[in-house]
Amino acid sequence: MASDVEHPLLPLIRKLESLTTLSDEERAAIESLPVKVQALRAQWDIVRDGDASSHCCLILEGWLCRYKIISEGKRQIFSFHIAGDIPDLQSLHIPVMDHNLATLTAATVAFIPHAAMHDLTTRFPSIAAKFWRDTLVDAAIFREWLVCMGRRSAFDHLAHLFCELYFKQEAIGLADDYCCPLPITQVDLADATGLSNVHVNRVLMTMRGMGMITLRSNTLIIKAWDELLQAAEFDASYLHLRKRIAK
Amino acid sequence: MASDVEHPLLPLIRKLESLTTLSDEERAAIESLPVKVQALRAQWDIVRDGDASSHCCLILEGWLCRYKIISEGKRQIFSFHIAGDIPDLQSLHIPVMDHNLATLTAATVAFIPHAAMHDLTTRFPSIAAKFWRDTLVDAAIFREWLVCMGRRSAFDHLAHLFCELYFKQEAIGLADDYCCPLPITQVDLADATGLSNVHVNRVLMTMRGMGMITLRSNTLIIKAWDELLQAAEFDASYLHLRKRIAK
DNA sequence: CGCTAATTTGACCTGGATCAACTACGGTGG
DNA sequence: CCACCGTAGTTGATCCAGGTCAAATTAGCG
Repeated sequence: MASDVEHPLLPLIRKLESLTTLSDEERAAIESLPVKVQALRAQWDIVRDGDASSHCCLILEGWLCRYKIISEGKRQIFSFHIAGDIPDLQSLHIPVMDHNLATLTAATVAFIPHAAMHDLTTRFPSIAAKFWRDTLVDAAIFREWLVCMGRRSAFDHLAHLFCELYFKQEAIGLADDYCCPLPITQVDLADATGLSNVHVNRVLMTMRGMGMITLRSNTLIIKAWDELLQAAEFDASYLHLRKRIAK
Repeated sequence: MASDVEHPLLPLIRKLESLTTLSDEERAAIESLPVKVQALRAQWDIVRDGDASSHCCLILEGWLCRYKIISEGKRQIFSFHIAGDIPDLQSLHIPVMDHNLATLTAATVAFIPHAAMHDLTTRFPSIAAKFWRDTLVDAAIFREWLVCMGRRSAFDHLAHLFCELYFKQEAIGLADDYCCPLPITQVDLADATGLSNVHVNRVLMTMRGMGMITLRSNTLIIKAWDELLQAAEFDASYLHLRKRIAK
């Protein structure tokens, strides 16, 4: 596995370069951040609603999500995160968590002390701006999710989510050829889309029946890319990726 | 009207102080920002999806909202904004808009050139951090809206929205005694909650029937505060207001 | 091979959408 | 002061997307 030998901060660099450009000096500064690498099992809460966190969590491998639980077990997932993401970057300026961060799959993460991040962003305002921008893209994704929840059908919503997850992974080299990992359950999809797991299953069966997708053993294959994009009315600009992806 | 005589940047100072604290030096630096004050009529698009913006828009008076239009007139409102808010602060680092910003009521706004904002945040990293934090609170509100859309009933969702709008206004001194302005239509409420205007109306009628609220001539009166909070399962901590509000 | 979690299917139900009037109200002009 | 008009709010009737409950069936995994 490449991740065993590569520099733990490489996924972060790669992610930032998918959104923006980095100078050699900036890259070097980021690479010198102190990290504590840790392997985590699946379904593990990393930080919980109400916790005061003192580290940021950089994903090296695996999937994480942010979520909140409301009365009697109802769960809402806000976002899915993959290698290179720092899902709790906001804790740098809002240390008390107002939601949970957890692994969905087994994952490898690197913890970076807030102090080191503050020091880095103070010494390099340009890096601070890039991190800030990253949290703004995060918010842009929330807005798109709001559109999906408020004004799109279950079918279109799931189509949209699949497009988003494909693009996010493609941007860091994890997706290719209309095929990408999707290592999450239908219950996770339901909690992210605000649907019931039963209905998610029905929509997936319909998509399969239409020959639109294949979804087996944690792998999504998009067999009818144009139809999927069209159903979702997907416009990748909200992801604010640096490179325009021609598909 | 007080706003005719007071310094145009006072609402911003007041807003920031509801979230954080400002040193005298910081306050002075913010007050010296160049602004172009402008009066706008209601229902006016200030910046549109796709525009490249070169100014930030600070609200001095009135209500604004951010929204996106999807196929055939379906509209999703993401947020409501009041005096002191800079609803397009994100344009500082993501200049191409991925949504619209518009007035809901007649409003007075101050435009601040991006250049001046960049200059300010470079000279005062501490102010940059506070603005960054403000955009993070914005994202926290999006997350709460996602919970409302995904996992709450129409009744609870509207109850939650009323609590939020009351708290936001109270924090800057515009609400008091369970009574606050709500100068928006039921269609606006529908587009914010992902409901139909008809259903919003039915829920409001129910709330009135229960003696929970009064909503007349753009004024919301919360007659049963505890019940409203309870229905909404409202926990104000996601607003990250500096002062704990005891009610 | 056996256990558990995940997916799938069926039957039935309901919250909220849609469509179509109708009413109230804040201007505005005469 | 009133008649008129356009916007916003209200109500009824009907429909359907998606929820709920419960019971298989299948897939992974130790």
